Amino acid sequence: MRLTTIPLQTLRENPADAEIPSHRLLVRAGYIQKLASGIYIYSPLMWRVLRKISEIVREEMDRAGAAEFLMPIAQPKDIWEESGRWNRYIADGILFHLEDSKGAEMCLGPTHEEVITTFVKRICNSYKQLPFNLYQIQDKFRDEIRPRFGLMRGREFIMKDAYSFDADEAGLDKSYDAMDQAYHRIFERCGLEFTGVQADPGAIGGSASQEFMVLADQGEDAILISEDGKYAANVEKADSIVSPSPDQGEPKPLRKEHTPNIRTVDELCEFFSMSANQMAKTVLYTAVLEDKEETVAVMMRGDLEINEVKLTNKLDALALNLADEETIKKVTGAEVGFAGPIGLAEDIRVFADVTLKGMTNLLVGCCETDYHCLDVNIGRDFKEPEFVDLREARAGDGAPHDASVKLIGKRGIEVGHIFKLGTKYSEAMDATFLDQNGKRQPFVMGCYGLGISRTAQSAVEQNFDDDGIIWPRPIAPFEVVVAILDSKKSEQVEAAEKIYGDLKSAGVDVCLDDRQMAPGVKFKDLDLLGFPIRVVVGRKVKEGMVEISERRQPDTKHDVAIDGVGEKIASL
RNA sequence: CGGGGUGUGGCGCAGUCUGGUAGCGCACCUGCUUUGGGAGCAGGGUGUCGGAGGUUCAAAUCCUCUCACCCCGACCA
Repeated sequence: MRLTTIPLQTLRENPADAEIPSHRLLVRAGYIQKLASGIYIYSPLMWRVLRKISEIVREEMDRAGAAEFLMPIAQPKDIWEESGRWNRYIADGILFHLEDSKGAEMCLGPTHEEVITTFVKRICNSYKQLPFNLYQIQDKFRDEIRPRFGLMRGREFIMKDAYSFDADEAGLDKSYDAMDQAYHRIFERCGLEFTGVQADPGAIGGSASQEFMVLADQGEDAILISEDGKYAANVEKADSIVSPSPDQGEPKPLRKEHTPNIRTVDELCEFFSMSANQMAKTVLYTAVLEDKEETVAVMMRGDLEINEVKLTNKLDALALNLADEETIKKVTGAEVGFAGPIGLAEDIRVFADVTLKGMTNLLVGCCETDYHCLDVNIGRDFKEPEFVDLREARAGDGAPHDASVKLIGKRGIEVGHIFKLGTKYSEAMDATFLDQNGKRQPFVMGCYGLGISRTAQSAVEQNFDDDGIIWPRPIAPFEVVVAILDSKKSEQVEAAEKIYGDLKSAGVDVCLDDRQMAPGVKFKDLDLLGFPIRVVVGRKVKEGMVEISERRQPDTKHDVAIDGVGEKIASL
């Protein structure tokens, strides 16, 4: 491709609305342009990047035995009611939905479990047809509550989604492992630094899931990795080992103390000269359930935090919010800051984190303004709550497999997520096959998502410098650019054309920068665009020489004879 | 949805408080010069000042409503 054949406009200044480097650079270099919040136009060069990533994905999916196909973007409401997800997606506010001219409700597909299950149940009736794995690469639509950072969190984005169908759990395990391996190969081939982490399945559902994270300081996800590398998990999902609180001995008699205007754990620590791990704070949440709203109380050791994802899962809630002031006053009969398990309204379910189990002589709130209770004992002073793991793991905690190994906090960008769905959708949608014994069985499903457009931007987030983008070679729009420095000099044009032609016929992924601009401008522009290898055809062409350099090492330049360009590039 | 902020040529911004000819830089077009790290000179085009209503002799500027976008939280590939 000749760069003069495409409209190309780079910006000298940073766009005002871009916060992170990858977003700024992609906009500045003209790769993407915003059409609406979270909705972007991909320029010809960007589309080449996306196609290259897609091609790597296709090769690895095909290698893993999956088959490509295509499902519709527009989906009818009824299949979403069958799976039971319409209400949840509406409640989460992420579904783009619309009515057709007859008043029938539809949505733009945020994901395709419903469609694939519908497809498969009509055409697959026998175990003999199993297993298989189908995938597509297509635009997805999610009306994100807050689109952000360019392609990182778009409302329309390109995704590869795959769905495996097996006869049993053992088959699913195999399908899942194959995808796990394929994903590792894909991100390796894209030239990304990434890690697989345990994850919470969230709204998609299912038993197990793993996320693939591109490590980046600006990543939206917090992840925890053990020092020995044996454990890695999203904070939402992570388990850890924390040191137990000091033993407070045999239960002592309950005391109530006046604590005027002392509300927070920190204030209580100071007031009583106690450490936070001898207290239990009580936090009230309002959960939106399928059929109602419910206020629940959660007790957590004072020095630890509640993991709201774990709580949401425990309650099977559609949404979860901290209770508002009015609700708190109603169920505790006290001002905010004095909630506790004692004196709480009868109908409130109380959950306690497992770290509280067996602790004695606790400090808790007692639902009375300006008072707290000491030497409180679970089961004696209030009804034994349900013990659940609701704690958020932190950097510095012990790893689940070995308390002496610490967890380290990092940030990442979720570029892939694979799930063991099991029979959640096949049962809900009555998708079954006949097994060897002629018995109906629900399909055992897996689903495997990979953000193509997000992966592209993640690559930039990991590969840039002060001058611009440094594309990893496998996904660069072109691996090599041949730049004519002064397009008015015929000897430069002729030499560049020859080199370009030769490289192209040798199968090199090359473009010709035949744009007419001052040399300094051209250098800056090419740095910004980020082609991995640059061949400059300049004044040395009179001696039969051109200059080759790698974008990653701007100071290392090689003078090469015109005939030796192909060879030199192959050696880089 | 809650909190904070911004809308003025393609991009980045000033002007708004205190109403009175719509400006600057970059980009773009023409010509000449220049040509190895964001060139120089000369000339040129570009705006319903986000939208609607109102106040006023007069509105980018004041008032009301509205829309869009960005940032902080819940959501996700």
